[in-house]
Amino acid sequence: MPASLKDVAKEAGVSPATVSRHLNGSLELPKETRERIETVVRRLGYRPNPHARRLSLGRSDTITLIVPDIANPFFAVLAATVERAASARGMIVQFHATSNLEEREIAVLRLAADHRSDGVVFCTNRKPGPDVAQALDALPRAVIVDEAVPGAHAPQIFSDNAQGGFLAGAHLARAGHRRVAYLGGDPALMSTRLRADGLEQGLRAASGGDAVNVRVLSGLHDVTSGRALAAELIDAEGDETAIFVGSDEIAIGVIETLRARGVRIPADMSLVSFDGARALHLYDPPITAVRQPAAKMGERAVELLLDGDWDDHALPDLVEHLPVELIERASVAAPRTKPTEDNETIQPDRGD
Amino acid sequence: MPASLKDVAKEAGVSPATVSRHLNGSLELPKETRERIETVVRRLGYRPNPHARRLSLGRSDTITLIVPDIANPFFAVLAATVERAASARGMIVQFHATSNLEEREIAVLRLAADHRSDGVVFCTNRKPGPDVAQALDALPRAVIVDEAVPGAHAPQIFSDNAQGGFLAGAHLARAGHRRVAYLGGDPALMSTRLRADGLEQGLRAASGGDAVNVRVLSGLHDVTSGRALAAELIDAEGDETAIFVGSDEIAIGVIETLRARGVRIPADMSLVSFDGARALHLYDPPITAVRQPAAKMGERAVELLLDGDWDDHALPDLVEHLPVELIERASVAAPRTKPTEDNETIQPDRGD
DNA sequence: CGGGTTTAGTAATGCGGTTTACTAAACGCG
DNA sequence: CGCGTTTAGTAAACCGCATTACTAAACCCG
Repeated sequence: MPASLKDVAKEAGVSPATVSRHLNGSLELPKETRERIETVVRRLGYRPNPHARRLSLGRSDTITLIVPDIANPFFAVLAATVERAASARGMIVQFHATSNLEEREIAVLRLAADHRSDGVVFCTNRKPGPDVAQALDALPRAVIVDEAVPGAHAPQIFSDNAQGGFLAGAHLARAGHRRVAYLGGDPALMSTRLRADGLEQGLRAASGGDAVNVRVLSGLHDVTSGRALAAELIDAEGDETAIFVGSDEIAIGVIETLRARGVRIPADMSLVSFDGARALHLYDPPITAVRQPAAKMGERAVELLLDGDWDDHALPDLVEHLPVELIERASVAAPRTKPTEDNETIQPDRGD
Repeated sequence: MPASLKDVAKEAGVSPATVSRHLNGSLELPKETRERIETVVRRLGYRPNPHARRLSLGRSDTITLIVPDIANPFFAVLAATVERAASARGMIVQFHATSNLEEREIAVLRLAADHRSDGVVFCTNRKPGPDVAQALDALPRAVIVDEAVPGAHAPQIFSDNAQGGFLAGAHLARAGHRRVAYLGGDPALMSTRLRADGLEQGLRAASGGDAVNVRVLSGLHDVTSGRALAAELIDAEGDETAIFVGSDEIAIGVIETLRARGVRIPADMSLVSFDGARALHLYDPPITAVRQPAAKMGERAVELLLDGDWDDHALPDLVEHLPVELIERASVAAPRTKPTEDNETIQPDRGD
């Protein structure tokens, strides 16, 4: 058994209260006593029991990170900075993956409450129902990151989705595209709406008055869904010349499917991704992307949680849109001039 | 304030002990009392305070995950399965990133001990000193994953590094390569030795008696180091025709540098990576890789931690090598046929 | 010298559970 | 009826720390 406060007290010939108060700096002690205590502490290798501390203090020196899936590089990067920022402030982070299950989102939010978590960073990919908002509101300190939770009263940190969409749209329009598909998450999601709208506005702004069109296809933010959406788009046989995807995960599925169907990027179809957490510059072709400031978002979240003025009544209304950046690479080119029926035949590429 | 056991007891007209014992199943109660308690529990929304529970029980229902960097996809994937496996068993996971700093490794191991963590999954990228081994040994339950910790007495789960090296070597040899560089981590690392040795054996085994050579260059397992190592290799002006890298992170740096220097993959230099956690199939060219079973490793670690027989004296000596898989893609081709100079056997220095 | 002020601590209580050992009452039965 | 056995709980002692309120002794000063 490790040494307890009582053990230290006994050895040092003082009361436990004295040791505790000294260690926590709430008691000024004469040098002699102080040194006696400290010697014993060292000799016994005393380390306070954090559970006792937490029980007594009613807080946990822990922050809770909730994400859909930590294997998703966007969240992995976010998690890395959350951990860094938290541990720099002496906080421990515990994390939960929800797999985008509402039930699980609620369960882990409750858990965070039970644990008197000193701060919760909540991310979801799904449109969360009112129960999630309620579970969030039950927490003393939570910040919502990446995707809005309607009805929740907590500060929110997003990347600038509208601007991201706009940048992508303008870039595509400048390359000559007028009809673009947006393959993203649930259409009820704030991010989906903002990006699709931004995309349309960007297209419009840079296409010199030409008619523009955005087709929105929705699924989940994962590779499987990316494959399905790309297939759906191709099968629809529309006249889109470019695809804007809502995440790197979807992009992967899209690239795979396009390749399998013999659709060349960017010759037959241009592509812009949203996230940029992966090494898209090494892809074939290098993928143009709107880069989300994942690291900044995590850092800012922890900053708000731990250094924010939570007595300030207005804090929960805070909404920040962190700037995104368009990284131009080779996956965007001018659209093919007028598709001819001949070229439309599908010729399978090498299998890979 | 949330309801406590005492509140429930009072409302239900029984003692706290009764409620506690009933809730934990250590007391059989007549239906009437039972229902009375349960009604109150529901009405008050009673949830046990985990800190009190932990203090009393001396355990935490928590497992601790320690990795160098969670943003590294290999560890992110591992973390994802650790979380899944842990939460499936009602455990919470808290994680720490060490940035490969020994000081921090030790600090977080101590923290895990303080927290009476029910199990620690420890990963490092560095050759850990004896203090790390000691801190690990102070834990009641820890498993070492991915990289050996000399001197530590805990079960260890690795991917089959030797086999991975062998597969890569044989594959390269079959493609015609005889001189290969291994760009990996610290040469003192178990993984480095096993992979480099395996590589050499694989080369030898599949090159029909030709002389083979492996040049080992060492750095860190990150992108920056990959760039530096590639530069070092090129500047050495050796006659290696292929590179085997110790991780996807290094691979990225290598690809970048090769590309910047005008060295084409695989025309001028073949490449095989080790990890396969990234979407290497989309790279230009698609990168052949030895895939580590990251997910399985995490799962197995938790399994051992939570379902292992820790009374078994032999458990800490367990070492498992999980099978790896060679994924052949397009980054390996026959070496350029160059003027065959026979001075290679004698001259240790540069060939040209 | 006596009373007020420091100095140097301490006793006791609470945080919210778990668990062991124990009891009071009811029940069974010879 | 008396005694052993269930039944249905309970009292009390932790777990290890934080903190509030308090005290005993020493010191200072007029």
